[in-house]
Amino acid sequence: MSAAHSPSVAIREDGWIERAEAALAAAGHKRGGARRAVLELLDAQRCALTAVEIEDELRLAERRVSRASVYRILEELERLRLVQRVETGQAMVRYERVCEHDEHHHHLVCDCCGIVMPFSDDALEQAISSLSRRVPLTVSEHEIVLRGECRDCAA
Amino acid sequence: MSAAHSPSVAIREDGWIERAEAALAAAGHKRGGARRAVLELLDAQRCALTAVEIEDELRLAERRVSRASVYRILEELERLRLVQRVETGQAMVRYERVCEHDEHHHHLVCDCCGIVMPFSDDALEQAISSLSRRVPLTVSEHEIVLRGECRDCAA
DNA sequence: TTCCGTGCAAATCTTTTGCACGGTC
DNA sequence: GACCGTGCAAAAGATTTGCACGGAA
Repeated sequence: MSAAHSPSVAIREDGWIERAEAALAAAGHKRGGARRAVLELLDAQRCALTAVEIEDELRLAERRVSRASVYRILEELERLRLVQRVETGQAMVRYERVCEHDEHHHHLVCDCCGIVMPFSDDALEQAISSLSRRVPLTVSEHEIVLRGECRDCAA
Repeated sequence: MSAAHSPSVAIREDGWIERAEAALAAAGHKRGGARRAVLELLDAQRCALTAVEIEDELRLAERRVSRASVYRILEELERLRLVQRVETGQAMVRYERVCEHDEHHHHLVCDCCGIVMPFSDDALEQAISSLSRRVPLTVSEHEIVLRGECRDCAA
């Protein structure tokens, strides 16, 4: 699965887009320009975006995609577990790509300015994983949000 | 603050309603029947409810409260930290009362039937608390949701 | 040629707001 | 009597759906 690509790819060897395209094809989807644009945008993010932010970013990049398509695309990507929803407690849901080997992360949200930052912590993951074995639920995902005031807002 | 009440109260000596009424009065609020009904309902729950569920429960209990009031009341209670929002990743936000001495809890959500169950875990809280000291945010709250398939749905 | 992906517009659903009345203080 | 809490109706905002067209297979 992790075959070498063209020699100059560098930076992220993750191949999330390739994995996504393959999964979509396997699920019987044809290609489409709007979805490709959304995939590329999500792939370039370091943290979660809302549907509206995705629409705006794409418009700025001169590759307009209708809001309805953004939602439909995100819905399908979520179903295939290629993106995950992030509930930050702000009106809108956020979405971000799911990485396989990258450490997965959670979110810090500033109640004041709304900024969302990723973080990860091994001890926390271990606690969650141990816990997951003891609850009356077959756990498939978990989500953690820490809320507070960021440094800029505190200043 | 924890004066003895009438001798037959028993069961939960928590006094959340009393604390809430006091906090509301201190914040300059007058009393109101709708709010009292919402307080009593929330006090009787063991887990989080949505605004619509609250409205429905109260209608069933023959104490109708308009949806707008439910939202306004919840908003104020949240501001006073008497209730907290719970984002379960289902369309609607849930609310539950905040207890002072009771251990605080988090939530298990079944993706299949939507049931929401509370749980708590010391190791998890310790991991969160240690982590909270290391992130670039003055953490005031945290929320954890485990998602998966409950036993009934798996059966 | 068949069917899916996409855009547009309308519908739906949750939550918020404006306004008037009645109760609390 | 002054002002706040509440209900009702309308508004606002996010997300979903219906339909028709154009592009992918």
